Amino acid sequence: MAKDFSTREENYSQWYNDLVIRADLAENSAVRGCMVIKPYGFAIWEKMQAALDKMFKDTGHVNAYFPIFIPKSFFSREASHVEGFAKECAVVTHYRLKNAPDNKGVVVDEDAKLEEELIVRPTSETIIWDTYKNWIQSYRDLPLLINQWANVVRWEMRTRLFLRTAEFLWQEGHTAHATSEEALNEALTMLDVYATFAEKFMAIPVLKGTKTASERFAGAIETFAIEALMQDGKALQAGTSHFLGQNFAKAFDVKFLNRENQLDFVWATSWGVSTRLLGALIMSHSDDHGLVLPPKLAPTQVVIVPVFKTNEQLGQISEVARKIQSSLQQSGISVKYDDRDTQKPGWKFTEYEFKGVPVRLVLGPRDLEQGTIEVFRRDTLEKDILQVEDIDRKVIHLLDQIQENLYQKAIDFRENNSHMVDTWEEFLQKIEGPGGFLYAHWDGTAETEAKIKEETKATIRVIPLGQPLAEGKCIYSGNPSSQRVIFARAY
RNA sequence: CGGGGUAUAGCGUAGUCCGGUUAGCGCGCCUGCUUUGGGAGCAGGAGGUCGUAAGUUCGAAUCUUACUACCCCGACCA
Repeated sequence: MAKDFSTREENYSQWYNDLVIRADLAENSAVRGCMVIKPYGFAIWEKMQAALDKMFKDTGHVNAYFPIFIPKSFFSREASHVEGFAKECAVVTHYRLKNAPDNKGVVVDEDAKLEEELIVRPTSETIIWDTYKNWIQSYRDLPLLINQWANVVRWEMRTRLFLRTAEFLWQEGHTAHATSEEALNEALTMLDVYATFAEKFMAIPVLKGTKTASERFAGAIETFAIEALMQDGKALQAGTSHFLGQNFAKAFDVKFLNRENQLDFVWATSWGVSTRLLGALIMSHSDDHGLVLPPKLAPTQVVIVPVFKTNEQLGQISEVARKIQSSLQQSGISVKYDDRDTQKPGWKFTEYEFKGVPVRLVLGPRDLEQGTIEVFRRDTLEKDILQVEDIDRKVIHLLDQIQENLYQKAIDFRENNSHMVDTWEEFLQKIEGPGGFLYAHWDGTAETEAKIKEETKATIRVIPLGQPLAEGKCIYSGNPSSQRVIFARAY
């Protein structure tokens, strides 16, 4: 077990911060609010990207790239959009520096003021819709299904590595459709893609639902989201998908001729997930021994550690180890054989454990004699001595089991921390206590939602999709309600 | 952005209240030897403009002011 490392119980948020740093995922940079994603953290992000990108392509999308800068005037075209983002925009006002008069460093050259200031994109709807205007004339140009992988900047007051940083990496899909139904379907399809990704790859169960008006994306008609429950009982929005109606089409005058030869505005969606997913991943599975990664996203899925005294031993062990390595690699498993003699085995065990490598294989002289190998699984911390024959098949099976076990554990956790709540007293008691997802009736008004948030810091995470309606009374106002919504304190 | 706190070697810290030699310790790092099945041991060694800037003083890590960064709590947000 790692020393000098907070436990979840002692201080959950300290535990998270320590973990991100100590597992070499990311660190704070010289720029306020911006992080450096280190190679190990970035490797996880790359795996997420690869899986998501494939899912996007499989659903008919293509990638493109739009500028990081957006003319200021574009922003004001869509009223609620400006309002939503105005407070957190970085603005470029000049394009040149010059030597300071006293020759100490450089200053902004006031003569190089931009005619029109540029906004560093907090999201790309405006620049993209201004571009789509030229790409779309006919229903034959639709649907337009484009995604971009990019960085965005939102000038946040308080930042936390991965969870909220001033600059972050994400993907944003922006689609145009001929009909409202088709666009709405697209938004829901992508919500499903996100949910599938979260569950199959990240091993995180998520709730799918609709956001209330107050939590809606600036400029959207409807915002859908997936919500995950973290180990401290707080919710984390892990992805959003928006049905934008014709709002941006109208703001940017994007019209097409339909089959009836009539001019109409196109229907739009946008959807995104960000490096915040790394925060979700960490907080869902990791423990007091460090990071725990689901095999499907682990940069190194299997590490092989030799234990040896002499070079002859190392040679013999390496022969077996490399055979295992290459046969696993042929099955698409990423395997690291760590034969460094600069670190001791015990040091390596702790290190890989901390970094969440799902499976560790240890080979020593005893194993060579007996034809065995030690297998350690990170999720349960269990150690087994197995026969070395067929070890590749056993390991592949074990990786599947670990993936499944992490998902099941996360589901169990969520079940144990989801509660039907019917009275205000119960609501208060639960929200102040263990937290979790609270299923409660709500009268549907923004006033009640705001009051509850004010008094408890709990927000409506989603109005669940596909849940049967059930009459009830609002836990706060007592007014009639047609279904339960999900409350939680959130990141 | 409001309230509170912190800043001394790569990391963690002592010293700061009460100014006074070469700023101490642990981890890590380098060299050598012995070690290697859960973070090795011994010996030697390198590494500091005490966050930045200005001020007070014969003298500042220590006192004053401003700035910056980070942490905690609020407001805002993916």
